[in-house]
Amino acid sequence: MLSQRNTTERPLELVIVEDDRRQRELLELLLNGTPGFYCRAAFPDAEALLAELPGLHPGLVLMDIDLGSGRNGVAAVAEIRARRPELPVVMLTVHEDSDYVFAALCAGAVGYLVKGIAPAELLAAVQDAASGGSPMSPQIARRVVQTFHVGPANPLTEREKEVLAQLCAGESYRSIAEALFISGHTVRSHIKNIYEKLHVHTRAEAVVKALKDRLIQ
Amino acid sequence: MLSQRNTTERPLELVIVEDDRRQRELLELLLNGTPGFYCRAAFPDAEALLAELPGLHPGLVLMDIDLGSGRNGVAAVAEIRARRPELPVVMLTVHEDSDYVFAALCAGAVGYLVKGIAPAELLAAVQDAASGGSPMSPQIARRVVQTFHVGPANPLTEREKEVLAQLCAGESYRSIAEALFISGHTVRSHIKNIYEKLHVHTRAEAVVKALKDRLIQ
DNA sequence: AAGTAAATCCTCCAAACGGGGGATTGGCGG
DNA sequence: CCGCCAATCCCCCGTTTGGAGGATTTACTT
Repeated sequence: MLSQRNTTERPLELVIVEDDRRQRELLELLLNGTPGFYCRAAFPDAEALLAELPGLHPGLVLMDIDLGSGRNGVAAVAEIRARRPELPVVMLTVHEDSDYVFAALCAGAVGYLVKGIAPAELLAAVQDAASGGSPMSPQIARRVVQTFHVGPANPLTEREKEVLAQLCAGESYRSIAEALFISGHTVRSHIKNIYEKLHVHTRAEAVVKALKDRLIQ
Repeated sequence: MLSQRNTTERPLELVIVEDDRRQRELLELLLNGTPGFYCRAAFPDAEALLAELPGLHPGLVLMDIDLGSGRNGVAAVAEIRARRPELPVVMLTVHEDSDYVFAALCAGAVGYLVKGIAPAELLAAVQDAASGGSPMSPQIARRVVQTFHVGPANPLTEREKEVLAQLCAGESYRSIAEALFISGHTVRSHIKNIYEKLHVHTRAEAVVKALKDRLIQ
């Protein structure tokens, strides 16, 4: 969605990794039977792909690794990314739990689709990913977006936010005092108030809270 | 994409915010002319919507605020979210720069579309958002996903990562020593090595780097 | 077998941190 | 007008941190 199918230019060359033989062949059939797509190779596991990768120059990898080798799928993405940073990898799995999703995205996957997706939508998503997009199944996209949502109430005053920002920069009381043109005593007062409002007792906790809850900037 | 159009159930009721009168009316026409959608109200600015919100119960807000009131658009999303946490807001603007995009997402927008989107795709995206998805234009989605990508090389050893995690938790040398069953001296050694590898000199900087570069977990 | 890296332990010491108090000013709302 | 809160300043004092050094053991690599 949100991008046109390309049928006139050179077809999109891709490789797939799918452990189930039947599904692998179905995927291959789907891709090779659709103008604009060309499945160069299909592997049952990531190791096989990594072994053949030097001789391949696909435009995209469709990675479908089911339970059992869960950790492997993420590691494989990282490995592919280390060798071909520009090669987009799209996950297509049954894992819908957050941990796996975010682990895959952190490892470098550009898209994440859950199985059960309709063939036409799969093709559109693949095209999207190859064109610089990041196709995600709706629930996945929502969860990703939600990681950006910030708690509405930020109890800190403007001045306190300024001080907190300096804390995050690792500045000392003295540097902060100089930067904000106030005395070190005042800095301490602000920091004490910040700690109280955030329910923390150390700089490190305050920094973590500031970053996680996006209290600054 | 990735979701079906719903024409049989009750139509999706939405309100739109769009400062340009012509575009506002075109949007209204498009929505009201499509089975499954119903545009309850259209406002020229966010303030007007907020004033009427108590009497409205839309299933989605389509927010299209162009340049000039940039900050206002983000603030409006935050305000809507504060009053109706469950009401999804989809941005539809010309702003493609990262700052604005992430500010909107942080404020609580569930989707982000750039103008120029085809009508059919807009409708699909709206339906997607209402069904729990997070429609994003391809370039936007990619940028969002890239914020998860982690630098491939993490120079820290396993033990150092454990210590760093404790640092992020705000633990003292002593607590860390007890938690990891080592002496405080050893903890200090690890921390010194961590600081050197990360090129930082304080706890706070190390914590920021750990979170930003996803060095832990 | 030698070399390297990681993990463990140690001392000395100055600087920074954080908890407990308290005080003054200015502004804003009831 | 009075109270509250943010912002500013100050004290005492124990704890924690981090820089600069050095040492040992284990384990992996060459």
